[in-house]
Amino acid sequence: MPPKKKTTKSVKKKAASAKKSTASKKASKVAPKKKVTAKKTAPKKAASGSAKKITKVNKSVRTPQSLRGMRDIHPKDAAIWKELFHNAENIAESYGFARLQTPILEEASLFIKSIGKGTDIIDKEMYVFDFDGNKLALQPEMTAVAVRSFINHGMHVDPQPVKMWYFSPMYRHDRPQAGRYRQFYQFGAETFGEKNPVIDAELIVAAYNFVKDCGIDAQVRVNSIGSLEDRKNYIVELVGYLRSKRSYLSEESKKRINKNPLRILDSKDEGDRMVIEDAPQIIDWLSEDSKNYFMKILEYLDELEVPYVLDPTLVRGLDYYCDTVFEIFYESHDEESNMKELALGGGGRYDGLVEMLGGQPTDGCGFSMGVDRLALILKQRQAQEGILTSKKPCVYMAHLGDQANRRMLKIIEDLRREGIQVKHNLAKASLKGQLEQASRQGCSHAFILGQKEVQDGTIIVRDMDSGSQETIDQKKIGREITKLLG
RNA sequence: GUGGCCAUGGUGUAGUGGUAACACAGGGGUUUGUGGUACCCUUAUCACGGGUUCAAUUCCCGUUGGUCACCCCA
Repeated sequence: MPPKKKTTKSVKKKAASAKKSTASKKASKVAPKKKVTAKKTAPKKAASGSAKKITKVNKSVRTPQSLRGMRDIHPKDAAIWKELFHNAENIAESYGFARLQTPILEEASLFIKSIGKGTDIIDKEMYVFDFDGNKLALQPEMTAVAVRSFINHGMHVDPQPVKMWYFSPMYRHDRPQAGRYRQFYQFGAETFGEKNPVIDAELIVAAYNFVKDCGIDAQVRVNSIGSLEDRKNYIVELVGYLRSKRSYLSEESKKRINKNPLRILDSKDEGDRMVIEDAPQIIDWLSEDSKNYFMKILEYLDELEVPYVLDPTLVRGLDYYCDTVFEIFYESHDEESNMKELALGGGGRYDGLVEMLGGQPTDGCGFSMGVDRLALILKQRQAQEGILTSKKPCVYMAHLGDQANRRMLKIIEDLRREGIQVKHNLAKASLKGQLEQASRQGCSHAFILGQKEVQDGTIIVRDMDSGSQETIDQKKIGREITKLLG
């Protein structure tokens, strides 16, 4: 039964497509007749092939799709990404960081050791696979990689502090959402070998200024989670408190009491929030040293007039943080926006990490920013404001005829060497088409080179707005364009 | 990973149980040296696979992808 149906179906489909291509959109009176004939003959035609068959064969190739959560950054968005990278580079370099570039593939153990089992990143988000007997991972974050690089190259003997920045793709197998991808880009910076509140403050300020440079209003939230010991004491207290309020907690949080009690602090569940409000705050459990350290950072932030909010519930998901932790949040003025509380990035101090990965005991602190989310915000804004992208002034080089075509190629090449950019399309033969492109691309002037001009050594300069034209010497082209472009 | 919503040309949208309409963008043209207007032509196996049906783009299931909330994070 099913096979029979299949064949009828496919044959009819072929008939349909044949009919469509034959009848197309011609005179409506004739069409019905054609339809009838096509229906009868089409199956044979389709079977025997011809031009239609070729189309079908080509279409039968299934174009591979990009993977879930992976996407292309379209050339149309290139300007945004260029600006983001540019801002990142400027900020980082101006604060004295040098760029670190590393492979995206690492030994999986690097991340398992540093980020820690039990975290979501390691347990369910990291891309891990066996290759050639090695357990490899696509980097889910960069701090561990920076530390690895620091140790590998013996940077502890370099003048301290060692400051580096990066702009790289990261990989996490999470469920995609707007602004959340499985391959996403992070801009970040790390400072090694110095434990001083200025360092922490500098990183917070750099992260904040980066976002601000991108034209986005951000809020800084800071907290201190103290030393490992402070935290242990605090967790004991916290767990005790949470157990006493267990019945008010969400199911999720009940599970987390033993597994990862700190995470309950930033739960979104309303019941949880009520409980958290009266929970002991980690600040009260900090050692004197940690408390003083934190206070100094705040003083620096005050000094630099960076607006910040103390957030006692701010703890970060990774195991290696100590003392300072901070996050940068997006503040949308748009009430309709669904991204009012979007985390743009975060960071903190990780003093034990270098040692944990087998290096000399070295203090460290860093941040990372999610560039994709900034790009998303900028893109949405661009869409709202319409195309405000003020087109750069430009001129168009048009040619007519073979000789002019060749001569123009040379002229354009010479201009390029002088650093002058012009629009052109030498592949287009008709002058009409070229001028059309010129006006569409918003060129103020078109330079037209025809047979006659090639002979005379001249060229026509056409004002695209007024339509007025003048003829100038070819030798003056460069100067003329520079003048026109301002 | 859990749940909801969604899937029509490059983009944004119509629409129908008998295979598709519109706008924009792109390409070509309206007789060969002049654009922004007009006109014409062109661009879709209606995501993929299966089922129900005489017939599916339209109904059902699955897959894939998107999106939202949760989880978590950037």
